[in-house]
Amino acid sequence: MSSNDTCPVCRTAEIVCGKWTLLVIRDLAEGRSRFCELERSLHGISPRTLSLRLRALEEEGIVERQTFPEVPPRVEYALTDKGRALVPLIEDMRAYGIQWLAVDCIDEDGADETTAAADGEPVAEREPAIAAV
Amino acid sequence: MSSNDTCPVCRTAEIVCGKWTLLVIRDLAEGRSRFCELERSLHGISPRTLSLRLRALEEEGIVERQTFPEVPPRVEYALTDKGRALVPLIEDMRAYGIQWLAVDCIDEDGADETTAAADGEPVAEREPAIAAV
DNA sequence: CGCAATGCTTCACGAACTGAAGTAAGCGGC
DNA sequence: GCCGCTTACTTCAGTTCGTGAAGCATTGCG
Repeated sequence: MSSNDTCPVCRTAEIVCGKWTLLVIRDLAEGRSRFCELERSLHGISPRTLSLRLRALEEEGIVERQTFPEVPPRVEYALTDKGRALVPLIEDMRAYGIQWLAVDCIDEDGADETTAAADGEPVAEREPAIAAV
Repeated sequence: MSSNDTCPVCRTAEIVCGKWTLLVIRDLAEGRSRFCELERSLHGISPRTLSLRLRALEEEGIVERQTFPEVPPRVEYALTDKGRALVPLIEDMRAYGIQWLAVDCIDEDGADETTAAADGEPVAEREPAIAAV
């Protein structure tokens, strides 16, 4: 598309850089599987965007969609191997967030967030894997 | 803003998910430092977007900007520690791209140094269950 | 003087994302 | 029978984001 298509970083970036994509994958990795579960977990996502993301991800072979002909209709989404292979990436992002973006619960004070962390000092040491969200 | 601000994944995602952001960081990590170098390397990026990205990244404390009062005026951008900490993430993306998006890394710009140099952990060449899409 | 180079900014346009609302299909309550 | 509830979406209008072309400011060179 826009940049070098032969570059694996670019190609991964194109998958990953949609606005909610990574978060959808994270939620799927954490066991959420249904549309409305994702919708509630990712609070703020519009159903259109979620629908678009899931469909794109399905087309990429990153998620699998399974419909159950029940009432009310049930649809479950799950990561494929190709999707699960993105989990380390997400864990890296979590580690980065913890190390360099470390704000535990407070963000809406605004203004100063950059000066706090931008001075070149990591805020926490590396925490392994799955944290409670 | 959109989702849970207490989640480190979300906060990292917000930094990383701008359309060219990761690629800008990669180029910076590979040694490119000037506006027009980046502009040419990321062919297809609009100067406005590059300018926006660089400024946002600077405000995040991820890149440092240094101006030289020469003629023509020179400006150099470089990653801070906080920015360099994102390189493993990019390497993960490269590994993912190579494993699952099955295109070899052909960076004709001589960008190959990182693949060679950043090989602290060898990219395991697993068999990607060949996605014939 | 006119042109070139660098590092932007401005502009108009189209693509992407948003929030609210609507749709379909059937179950349970009244 | 009719109403409302649920799920998994789709549609719509509106806002924000990214694009490509062009412009601006500086000043050294021919």
